[in-house]
Amino acid sequence: MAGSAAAASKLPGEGHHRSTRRQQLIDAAITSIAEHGLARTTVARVAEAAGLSQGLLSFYFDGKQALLLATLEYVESEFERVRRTAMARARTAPEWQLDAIIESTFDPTICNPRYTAVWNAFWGEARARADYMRVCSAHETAQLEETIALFREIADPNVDAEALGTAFFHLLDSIPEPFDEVGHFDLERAKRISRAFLASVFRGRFPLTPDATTQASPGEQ
Amino acid sequence: MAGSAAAASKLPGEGHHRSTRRQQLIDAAITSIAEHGLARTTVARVAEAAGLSQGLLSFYFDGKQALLLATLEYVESEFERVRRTAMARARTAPEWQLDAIIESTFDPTICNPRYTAVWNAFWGEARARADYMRVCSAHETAQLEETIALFREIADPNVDAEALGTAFFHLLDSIPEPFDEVGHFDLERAKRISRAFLASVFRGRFPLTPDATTQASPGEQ
DNA sequence: TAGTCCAGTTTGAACGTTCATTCAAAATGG
DNA sequence: CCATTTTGAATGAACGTTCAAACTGGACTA
Repeated sequence: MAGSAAAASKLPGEGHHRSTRRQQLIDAAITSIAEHGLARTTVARVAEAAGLSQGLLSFYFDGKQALLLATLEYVESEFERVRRTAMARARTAPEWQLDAIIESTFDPTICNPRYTAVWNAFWGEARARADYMRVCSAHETAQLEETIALFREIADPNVDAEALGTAFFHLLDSIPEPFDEVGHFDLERAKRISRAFLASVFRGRFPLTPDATTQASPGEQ
Repeated sequence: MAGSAAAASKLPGEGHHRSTRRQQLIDAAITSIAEHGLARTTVARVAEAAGLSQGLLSFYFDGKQALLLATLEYVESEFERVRRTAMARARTAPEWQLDAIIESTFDPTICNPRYTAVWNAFWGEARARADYMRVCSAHETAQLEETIALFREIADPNVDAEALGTAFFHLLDSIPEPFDEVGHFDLERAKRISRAFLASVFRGRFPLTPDATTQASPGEQ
C-alpha cells in the first residue's frame, strides 16, 4: 500500500536528490571561497563550480546568504566530527586526549586549504554578521574550554593552566592560517611544533610513549 | 620668482589639505569596517562617515580599493609604531623586551575594536587578494620571528624555543579577536594571561622584578 | 508494451537593486 | 581672477532573485 510515501511527504523540492544537490552546492561554495574569497564569491561562480544553473541555488537554499551560512555550518560540523572521533578513539587520560586534539586538528580531512580558507573568510566577516558570529564563536569557545580543562588536569599547581591552555589552543588554531601563502602546508611540521610545545611545558609527561599500564600516564626517562 | 614653492610642485590634488583629507578618509574607512564589516563597506558609507561627498574618495585615492589598501597599511603601521616605541623604551634584556611586547600589544591605542576589526577583516580576505596578503603576512612573519628570537635567548636547551615562542605569539595575536562579542574587552586580563604564560614557562625569570643592575626602566612590583 | 500524464526539477533570460566611478559645474579662498 | 577643491547626479557594470517555460523520469492507463 501507500505507493507513495514519497508523494505524501513531498514538499516542493524535497525529492531524494535534495540533500545531494544541497551538498553539491555547499562544495561548490567552498571551492569558490577558497579560490576567489568570500567577497568575490557570486551566485554565478558557485553555479559554475557546481556545474548547475544559477537558478538552482535559490531552489535549494533560501538565497545566497542561506547557502553561505550552510557552508560555514558544514565546515564547522566537519571540524567537530573529526575531533570528536579522534578523542573518542584515544585513551581517556588527558595527555592522550591532547594528543588526539593535535592529531585531529592537523588531519588533512579538515586541515586543508579549502576548509581553512572558508573558516578564515567567515571569521573575518563574523564581527559584522550575527549569524556567522554565532557559529564561529560557539565553536571556538567550546574548543578553548575543552582544551583548558585538559590542561587543568595535567598542570602543576604552580603553573597557570588557563594561560598555557589558551596559548596551546591558539597555537593549533592559528598555525594553519598561512596555508596559501606557500600553496602548501606541512602538517607534520605543525604536529611536531604542537607536540614540542607540550613536551616543553609538561616535561615528564610528554612526549607520549605507548606503554603505560593503567591510566596511561606515559613513561619518561 | 619662486613665489610658489607650492605651485611649482603642485600636482592636481596636492594642496596642503591632501594628507589631512586622506587620513580623514582612512579614519572613515576604519569606522565603516568596524561598524558594518568589509563586505558592507561602500563608498557611500565611507563618505558619510567622513562627512564628505562620494566623489572625493576618487579624488584623493585611486578608487575604493586603493583607500582600503591604504587603510590596512595605516593600521599595520600603527601596530608597528606602538610596538617599536615600547621596545625601544624597555630594557634590552629579552625578558623586558617580551614584557614590552605584551604591553604594546594590549595598548588601547592599537588594541581596540576599531583596529582589530580592520585587521581581522582584511586578514579574512587576504587569501584571495595578493595586496592584502603582502601587508598581513609581512607583519605577522616579522613579529613571529622577533618573538621566537627572544624566546631563544631565554629558553633552556631542553625546551623548544620555537614552539613556545610560536604559541606565545599566537596567544597575543588571537586574544583580542572576540572583541565585539562582548562589546568590550578587558585589556588587563589579556596582559595577566600573557604574563602568566611567561611565568609558567620560564619559572625563575618571570614575573619581572624592577631590581636588576643595568639600565633604567619603569618600576613595577 | 506503448502511450499519457504530471509532480518534481532545471534552465536562463529579464528585472530591479546596489554600487563604484566619472565629470561638468559650482564653490572656495588666496 | 584662477587654481584648487568639492559636489552630486548620471552612467554603466555587476549582482541576486524571480519566474515562465522546458525538461525529466517514473507511475498509471489502455
